[in-house]
Amino acid sequence: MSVMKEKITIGLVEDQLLFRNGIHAILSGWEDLEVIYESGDGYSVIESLEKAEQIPDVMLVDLSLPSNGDKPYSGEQLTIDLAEYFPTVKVLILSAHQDEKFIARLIEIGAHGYLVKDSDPVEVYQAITTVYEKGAYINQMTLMAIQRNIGKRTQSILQPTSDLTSRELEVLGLVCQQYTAEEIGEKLFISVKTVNGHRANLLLKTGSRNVAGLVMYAIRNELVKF
Amino acid sequence: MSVMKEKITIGLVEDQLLFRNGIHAILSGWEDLEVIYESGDGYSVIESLEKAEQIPDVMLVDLSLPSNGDKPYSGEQLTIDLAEYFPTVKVLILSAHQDEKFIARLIEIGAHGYLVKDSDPVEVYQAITTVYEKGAYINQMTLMAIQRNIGKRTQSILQPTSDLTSRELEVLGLVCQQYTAEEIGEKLFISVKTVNGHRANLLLKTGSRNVAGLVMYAIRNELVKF
DNA sequence: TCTCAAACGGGTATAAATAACCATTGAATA
DNA sequence: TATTCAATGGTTATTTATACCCGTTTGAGA
Repeated sequence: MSVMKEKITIGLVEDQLLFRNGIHAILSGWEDLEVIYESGDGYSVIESLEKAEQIPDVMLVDLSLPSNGDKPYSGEQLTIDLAEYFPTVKVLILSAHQDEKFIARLIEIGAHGYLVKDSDPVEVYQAITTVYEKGAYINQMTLMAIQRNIGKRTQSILQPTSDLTSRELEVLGLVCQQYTAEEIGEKLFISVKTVNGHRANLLLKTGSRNVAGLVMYAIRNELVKF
Repeated sequence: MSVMKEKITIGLVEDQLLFRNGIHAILSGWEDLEVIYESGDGYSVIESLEKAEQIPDVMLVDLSLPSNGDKPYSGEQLTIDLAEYFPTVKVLILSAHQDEKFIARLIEIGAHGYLVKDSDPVEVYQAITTVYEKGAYINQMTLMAIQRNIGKRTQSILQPTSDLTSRELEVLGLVCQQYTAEEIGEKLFISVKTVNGHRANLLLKTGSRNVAGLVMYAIRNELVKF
């Protein structure tokens, strides 16, 4: 620890390369910030941080990380894992959404701040320095979200997809593509009965009433492209 | 027109402020580029460009612009309008999606190039210079999308929502919330038959086969929150 | 070895959605 | 005024989806 002012070290976890580079470029405009870690997905973050020489002071984490193949690893999950493995790291969530449930949930599981993606760069800077110095950055929006959701059981935005088997995911994808159970059976070379079996499990596991719910679930959890 | 090398002027249309600033910062790294116009939505672009002293050479347009209130103005619509009012302006689409239908459609209606948001900044630079010099930037992905969709009737990603009446939108919203036709009838104080009538019209207008299609349509067009 | 869950197949119902048609009202508009 | 169209309500059938029940096989793990 030298006497001179140290830079706040930043980690970026954001799938869109262009956006990530953009933030990087923006943050580089401040001399007291330094991006020392970047990742395009959440899978390897914990592992690579454990090997890293230096752990970032603040992690900017995109809430909607992509599902890489079958096992999605969301910003939510990463927040949980960071809180467990690197409790000293401050986590700032970046999200396109401004949903109160999202916000309250993320704060609850260990995020130290929540920023929407159309924030002003200056606010991002303030959030970073504040979260570094004070341990938390709670702006007006976040505070209200927390207040209004105190006592409410916040539920995971991304329910653990591990609940869904690979076959179920496959069926879910085809359901979203407007295929009927019979067509899905043909495509997967299984009986309609089996397809309906999977579908029934999907309804149960996702807590849906019908296909509409399944599609919404799939999209919320980014299991299908749209 | 002076003899010295002129800068390529850029316009940015992107709703997420942070992303927009990020691109701006990235592009500022090249001396031969200059961002001279920015907008967070598509509504006022044509109007404000008509008043502007200088028209950008290249416009970077986010495909998924937000629907401001009731009348959405998509990147697709902006592309069409730019082609009409400013035919000399080169339009580069920025999109989070890599869907071939999207790409083919955008090129068809006048876009000069298509970039996904996790492109490398260098590619963005190349796209800008190429589209400026050659009039088009077609990369591997775009080319394949075009080739595979030649002859196919490309359909608008965001069909004009005006196609849907307010009542139909109401029904669509409730369908997405997993209500059955009967429940929707109760909620809206109309007969199940009428609800089914609306639903049939919705299927027809959106070109869907079933509810799954309706939900996907609603989400694609940002008619429902998710 | 035993157990459990996943994937598979089937039967029998009912509920719901979808596909055809048809007709009336009222509001907007050419 | 005549026309159009959204919104309403209807009939009749068929197709799908959903909800119960029943089972077997297989592989992973305790």
